[in-house]
Amino acid sequence: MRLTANRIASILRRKGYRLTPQRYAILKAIAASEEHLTPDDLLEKARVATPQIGRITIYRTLDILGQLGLVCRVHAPDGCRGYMMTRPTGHHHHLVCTGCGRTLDFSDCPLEELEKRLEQDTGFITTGHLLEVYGTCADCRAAAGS
Amino acid sequence: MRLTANRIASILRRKGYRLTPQRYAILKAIAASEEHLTPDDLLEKARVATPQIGRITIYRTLDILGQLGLVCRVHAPDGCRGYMMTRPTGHHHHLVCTGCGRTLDFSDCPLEELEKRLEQDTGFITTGHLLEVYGTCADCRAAAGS
DNA sequence: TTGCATGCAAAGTTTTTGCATTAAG
DNA sequence: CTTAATGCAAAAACTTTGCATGCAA
Repeated sequence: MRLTANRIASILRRKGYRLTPQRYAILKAIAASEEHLTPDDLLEKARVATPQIGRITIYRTLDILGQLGLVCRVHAPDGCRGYMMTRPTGHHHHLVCTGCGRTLDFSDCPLEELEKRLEQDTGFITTGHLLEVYGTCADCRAAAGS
Repeated sequence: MRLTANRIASILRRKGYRLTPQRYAILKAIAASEEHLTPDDLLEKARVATPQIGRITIYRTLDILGQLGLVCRVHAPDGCRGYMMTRPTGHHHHLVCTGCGRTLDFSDCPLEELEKRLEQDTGFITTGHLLEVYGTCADCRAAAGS
């Protein structure tokens, strides 16, 4: 399960951040979405609940949430501007539908061996990785194959 | 081995593109670099050989090279604007030094099992993936651990 | 000679900065 | 009350478009 808006709200307060209506609107928008959202998408969605919210607040809030590890960027083939709520577990990767942007996440990945081999071959010390798997979700296939 | 500037030049001609001094300067800059380069980095480097080159030419050339699969974008933790020459083999991934940006590539990755499992679990049909491994190269470690 | 490629300038996007005002706690 | 957070406006950063000129083939 991904984090809920309320759960994140309490995390923010615990960290000393204020819970403004703007922030809450952003949290709800990103928590409710199955698709990764750009700052612009978020602005539009957050404005439904809080019409006067400014674009800058979106950026500032994403920045805070990103630093706390509560949201993360989705790297899709058509751009890297989307954000999703993360899972509480930390390490995870995305499965992104290239049709609709729906994004699922998963945490198991078989890359330890590979990283070890790369270290031996290159003299690098590996510190992490980014893995995004692309595909088409069942809904998009149904819509396309009509 | 990555592609050389001359090798790419002949590919371009074969495809019907003209080999202008500007394009050649860009090819040489990107082929000579161990690090991934942003359009701005490329502009600066290409201008050494061809001072009057315009920023737009960088974008247009990267676009062509990208469509032909000759360069590709590097997704680093601090941004996704860098480009590297690709290998002739096609499918590949990057090992990126987070210190200096040096980028190596490799083509083996053990993700078939994972993709199969994801398909079963989610109803997606997977079509590809992005994998970037991050780490620190020996030079950067030596410089930092002084 | 032909028409693809370039470069300028200008516009379109996306993101950041400065600062006075507002409101959460 | 305090001071973090907001929003406007303006700037900065990044990318694309339109068009006349230039040059590779």
